Amino acid sequence: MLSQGVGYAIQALGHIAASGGKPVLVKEIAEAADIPGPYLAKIVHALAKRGLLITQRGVGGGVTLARPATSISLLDLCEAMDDPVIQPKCMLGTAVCSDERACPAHKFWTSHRNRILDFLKQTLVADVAAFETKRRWRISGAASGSIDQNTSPAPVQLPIIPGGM
Amino acid sequence: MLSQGVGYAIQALGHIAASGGKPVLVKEIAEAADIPGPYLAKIVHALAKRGLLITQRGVGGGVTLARPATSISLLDLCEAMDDPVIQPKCMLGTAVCSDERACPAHKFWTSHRNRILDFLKQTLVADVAAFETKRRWRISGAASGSIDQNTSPAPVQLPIIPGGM
DNA sequence: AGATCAAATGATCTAGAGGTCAAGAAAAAG
DNA sequence: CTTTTTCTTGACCTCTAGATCATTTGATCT
Repeated sequence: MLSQGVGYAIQALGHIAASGGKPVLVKEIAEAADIPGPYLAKIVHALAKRGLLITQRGVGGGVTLARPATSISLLDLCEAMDDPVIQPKCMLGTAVCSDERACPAHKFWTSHRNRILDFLKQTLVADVAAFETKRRWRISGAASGSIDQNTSPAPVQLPIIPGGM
Repeated sequence: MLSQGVGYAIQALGHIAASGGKPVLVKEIAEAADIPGPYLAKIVHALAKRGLLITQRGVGGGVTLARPATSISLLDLCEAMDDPVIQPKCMLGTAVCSDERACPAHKFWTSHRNRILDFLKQTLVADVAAFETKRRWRISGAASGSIDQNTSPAPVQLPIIPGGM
């Protein structure tokens, strides 16, 4: 699992990307995504410092993406927020665990870690935005405001590793 | 990643299983696996309450497995210690995420969770013990004490999903 | 019984994630 | 210049995992 903070960040950027370039208020994001407002403010600030978001104070201000939604991956967000998934650690927590001195889960775990990192690298904020837009349509019956997607071409289909549940 | 506590538990049970049925002192396990002793004592106690270990006080006492090492899976340990990996949660932390209303990572995540659970179910304490035994041999040059394996037949080979790193 | 060994138990500490609150500072509008 | 809007900043709170320590309880040996 990703940390809750990264989850919030992903939802927030998805929401911003789905709002078509106009600055979005932190408060608005928080309400839309059901995230505690003051906490989200800190996350937004952190992501702005890392160069992923642009914040603007005052009337007409808010938060916008610093780069196109198609160029920000979930992995970027994990890195920006120091999610533990970034650091390669032994699944069993053994002190010494490398290719040379592998624990019983080593091969399995490194393989799986790579799959997760691949997924995070391939999945973009634009994909989350597309999902978010789709969801809004489903809820409001194609009657909600401007949902034009200046940043996300059409990557609704996600890179999914088959294998089912 | 599994929680540190579960990692400790896995190493501890691996060590106990590799010690051939004789009661092992908590202190000895702690030193061998480099786990803080008092903390391990609590973990051992918890696992004893869950019926996975048998503890015995006094001279000649210590900890033994309550069941053969071939019948205890890593999943059993995760369940006994309430590891978060047990609870199905959305990778992105979205409030509503099910097969009907899936988040962008839903398919990927459910598939991967199942792989992890499969691995945990298939990997046994006996496998960890075999690894531990092998490691002891490598370190001490086939000169250490009794390493007979009353519980673990010979499953050194682990169920590994290919795909490499 | 008394000494000793080893687990059991309960109090306590620490660090970090998650979360709240209030005051501050920049930008825009009047 | 003042007000309003909105992000910024720092202090603080809560909860949990991880960890430590001292004391108690139970088992064994002499």
